[in-house]
Amino acid sequence: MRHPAATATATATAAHPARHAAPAELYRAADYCAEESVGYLMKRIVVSIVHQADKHLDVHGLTSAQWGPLLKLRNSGPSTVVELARWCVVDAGAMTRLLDRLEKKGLCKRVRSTTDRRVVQVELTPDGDAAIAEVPAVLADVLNAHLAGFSKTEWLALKSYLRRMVAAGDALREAA
Amino acid sequence: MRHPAATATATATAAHPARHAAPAELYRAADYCAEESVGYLMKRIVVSIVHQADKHLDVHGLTSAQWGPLLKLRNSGPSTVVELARWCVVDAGAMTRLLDRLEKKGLCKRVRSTTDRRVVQVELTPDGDAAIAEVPAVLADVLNAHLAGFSKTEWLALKSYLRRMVAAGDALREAA
DNA sequence: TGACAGTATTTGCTTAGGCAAGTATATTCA
DNA sequence: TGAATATACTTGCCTAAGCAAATACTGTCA
Repeated sequence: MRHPAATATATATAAHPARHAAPAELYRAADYCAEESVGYLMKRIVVSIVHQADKHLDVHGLTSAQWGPLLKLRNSGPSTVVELARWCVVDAGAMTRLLDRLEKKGLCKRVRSTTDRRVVQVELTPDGDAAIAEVPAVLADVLNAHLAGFSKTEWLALKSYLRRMVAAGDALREAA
Repeated sequence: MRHPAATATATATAAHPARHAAPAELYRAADYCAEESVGYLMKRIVVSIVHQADKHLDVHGLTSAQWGPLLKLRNSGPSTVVELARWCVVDAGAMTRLLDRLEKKGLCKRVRSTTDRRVVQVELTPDGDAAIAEVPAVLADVLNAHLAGFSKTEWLALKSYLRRMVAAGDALREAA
């Protein structure tokens, strides 16, 4: 992992021509300072967004972890456990237990697939649909509040940077 | 929380003239889509960074949560529990238990302050100092990998956007 | 068919986080 | 002084995440 520029570049030109760019050389161990780290800054922002969203949603009895899968179910229809886990960026085991809690609350239900008896289709109940209804509005407001002063151009630039970083992260995982 | 632009602007000009900008109007409830959310994108990136860093650090027996306070102690010297908690963006109770685990491993130690007997100064042990030594290099490499293809200008622009969002989040908490 | 590899889900064990209540100490101010 | 208030830290109770092992089922291929 130390100074992998040369090997990464070699790998890029050989195996995956256009997919992998060489790592940047923007951070160095010697003068590393967390406050300059984009990771540290993003963590602060994510925590702040989640905290604000939670504050406005706990009246509905939903925790920050719980509106994730419900939102996915609302937007994309029934999903499997693995799909939900991947989308929420959590472990499948964690998703199983999260769904246990949601099911106990009556917000979703599991239906064993008949075509492939390994998979479980998770779907929203009417109560779940009601619980998730307010969430997009709250999330939009919280995001807008965190983007106070951003022009549309700046917002688009930011999203483009973030998407490049997501892609770089995915590439790292695939390479492993 | 819905459409607070008018009140926020009024507050800004009255109480805190330059501190608070009006919320942006970039997201709307009706067409809300998580994949377009800067929060969702950032969460993916943070998870990816932490996951990669963990992978390279578990040989030292450190978990993602544990190198946070150690890094702070290394860079800024002895801190109190509250300072560490704030810096790591976690609850003080969580930090207490995290320090329990680190102390049990012999990586840090607590010293009751003599001038104010409520506070505990946490300091790094020699073992803790050794354990944290490799971390900045790993973090620098992981960040650089996620910023593959970024120019220095783009990196500076990204950091500037992120700092504005951190400030907006702080302003929200203060306003409450 | 029948062994075998692959996938979906669950469960056990551990670390970890939030919130609220509790304890000890410090500060303020009547 | 001494009561009220504030602060630092800890603890209890719950939700939650990661990892590895176990279970159940599917598809492949000899």
